Amino acid sequence: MVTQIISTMETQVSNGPSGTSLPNGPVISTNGSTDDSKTNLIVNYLPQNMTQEEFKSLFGSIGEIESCKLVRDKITGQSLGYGFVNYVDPNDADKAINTLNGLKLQTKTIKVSYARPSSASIRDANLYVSGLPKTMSQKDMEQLFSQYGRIITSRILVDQVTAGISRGVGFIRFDKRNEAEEAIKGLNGQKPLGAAEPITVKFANNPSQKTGQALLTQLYQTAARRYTGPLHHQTQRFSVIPSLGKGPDPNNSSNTILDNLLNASYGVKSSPALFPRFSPITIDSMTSLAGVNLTGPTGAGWCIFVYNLSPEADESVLWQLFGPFGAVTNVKVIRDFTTNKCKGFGFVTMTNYDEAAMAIASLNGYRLGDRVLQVSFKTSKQHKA
DNA sequence: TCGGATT
Repeated sequence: MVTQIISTMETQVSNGPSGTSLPNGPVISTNGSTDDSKTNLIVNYLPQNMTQEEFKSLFGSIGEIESCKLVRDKITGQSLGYGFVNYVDPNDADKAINTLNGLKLQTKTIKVSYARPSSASIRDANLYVSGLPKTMSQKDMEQLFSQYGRIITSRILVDQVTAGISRGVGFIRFDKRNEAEEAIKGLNGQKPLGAAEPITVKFANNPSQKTGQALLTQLYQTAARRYTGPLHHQTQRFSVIPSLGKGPDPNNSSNTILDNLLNASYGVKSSPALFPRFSPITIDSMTSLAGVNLTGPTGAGWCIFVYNLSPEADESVLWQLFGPFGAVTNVKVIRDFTTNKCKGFGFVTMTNYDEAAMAIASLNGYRLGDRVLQVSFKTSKQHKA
């Protein structure tokens, strides 16, 4: 999303080509390998739904392409939002940077730059940093990390609801993996100057190794939209204001209100399994829709606190409760570390305020089994009396 | 009875 790119202020240090090349054609180095440092480009922030063919077509409009590749998830085939283009002529690579870098495509602003030579030493050099002071800027963070090596990219994630307040979480990509390792050794668990809390520094998850839940989130949202259109209008048709003694029949094992919600939204009975509802849709067909009408699971949104869950509660119950009201980007059941039982509460993040408000109005006081849920927007602080 | 955060 363009707003995200701007708000997180990513910068990339120059990593332009080095070495020599002839005006035309690939450069053959003494060891026989091809030096494509002046022809090979990396393209970032491609729209999720752009295909390999569209990618090739776009960059082929500049000049003859030696090879190009849209990088996709090994399992789902989903675009990872970046790719490589290797031109025959270095002049075309230069031209592509000048004419296509910064191009706006749908909600993205693409970035076109020279690719660093592929090598094992630059892999897994990306760090995930959390616990940063909210006041720390991207520049501050770079300053802190730059003592360990050359920073390729850095980013601090910001809250999109409160217009740009740091989430205290960020990424640092070093040029070399060993630099990243040194930064972990030197900074993990350390307090930055003047900070109250230590930061956590670890290797970032590979975006391709997205959690099953994050993947489900994307599929779920897409499928829900596909089947029902915008949920906004549908949810407003329901007036589910349960109260004590007014919930589903306790003698009936089925959960009538929930079933009604799910039936109306999806035309199926509630089920702990998520996928069966969407079985008519294949991963492939959903993949092509991903990124359309979606903001994507970014962590931003309206956070909802759910209290009085049973010790056996799991994530699926939260999906089922809140999913019918609109876009849910995240659910979390808080568990005791040792017993792994639910501590009685959880969180749900919803993208749209209206849908979150409707979910709260409908589910607060809702009877789930023999418990009455309390549902509200999450408070920012724990107020202890 | 209000976490942890993965571009």
